[in-house]
Amino acid sequence: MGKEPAKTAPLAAKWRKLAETRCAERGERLTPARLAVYAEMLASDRPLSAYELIALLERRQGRKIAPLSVYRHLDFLKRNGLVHRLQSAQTYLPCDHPVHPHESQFLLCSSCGHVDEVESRGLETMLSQIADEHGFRPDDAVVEIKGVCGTCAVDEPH
Amino acid sequence: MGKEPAKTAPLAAKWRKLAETRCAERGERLTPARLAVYAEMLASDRPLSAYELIALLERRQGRKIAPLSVYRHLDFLKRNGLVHRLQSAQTYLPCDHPVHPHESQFLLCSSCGHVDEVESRGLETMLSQIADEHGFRPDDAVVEIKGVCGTCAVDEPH
DNA sequence: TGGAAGTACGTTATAACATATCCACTTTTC
DNA sequence: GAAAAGTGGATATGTTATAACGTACTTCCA
Repeated sequence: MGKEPAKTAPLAAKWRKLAETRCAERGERLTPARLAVYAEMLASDRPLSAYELIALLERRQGRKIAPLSVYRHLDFLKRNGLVHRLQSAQTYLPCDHPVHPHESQFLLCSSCGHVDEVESRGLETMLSQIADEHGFRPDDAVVEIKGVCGTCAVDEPH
Repeated sequence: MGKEPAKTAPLAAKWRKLAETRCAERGERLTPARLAVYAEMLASDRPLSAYELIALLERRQGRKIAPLSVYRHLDFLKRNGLVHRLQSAQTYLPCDHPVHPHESQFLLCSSCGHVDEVESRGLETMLSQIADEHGFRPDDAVVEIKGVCGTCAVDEPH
């Protein structure tokens, strides 16, 4: 009847495939521990702090997990373009644009906590331009817009 | 012969005046402790973490300062538009555009640590536009561009 | 096939960043 | 001058992230 308790959050084939493909392409090893962190993040509807993630993983796996392990896994997943870190909230979320590695911008709803990942080529161009005007060579840009999402704005109008 | 040791970092009249005016306008009290934090930040050529700031203030004043005090002062200064927090570095720096309160964007040099504060009306428009396209009502946007500044780029070309 | 090099990851400890709670003192306001 | 609001010190704690060290497991190649 009952199945063995799962050690990993349910993970849609789409995301598993993405992770496997991405890592294979880059010659990186997608271990069970790394996949478990990725699956746990995908199972959440909002960004998680590293320590929330630890608590969830500990609950699911029934054992203690050291912060450093989770940070290492997060670092791995970031390196391979599978997750992002929200700098202003110090939380982590899976990348929502699976096709290619990219710079992202985020819309963070302060009401429901949901985060929308968007990609604006126009914005990236403008950022380059601003950097250029200041003789600055950009590597990486953080763009995080805080506010209220459409759904929440209906309930609590301005 | 020597003067009494100063309890506050040297503070150019320009900045003192700005702080006084801004606080007076807003009915806020610019106390010596708050001014000392502001002066210490202005005396640095790069952003400081809260704890670096504590160490500098302790050294200058010859007494222990609790983290909470400094965080309160930073909060006060932020509230009144005199300092900014860099979200990606968790550091603080004085506002460099004294004329009016505003949204800012930052260019962070990973080589020398210097940060350039810029203000692009065009960028702000584009951010609003992106938010609008997603039915999102923005309150506040974080824009932090990491890279190498013009001065450092000369020494370590791409 | 066995040994070197690299990677993964567990364990313990600690560093770095930020806030809570409580209380004493000062300034403002009435 | 008493009440209320503001300021900030002291102590403790919470949260986020990394250091340092050791072990095991791959990979690869001689």
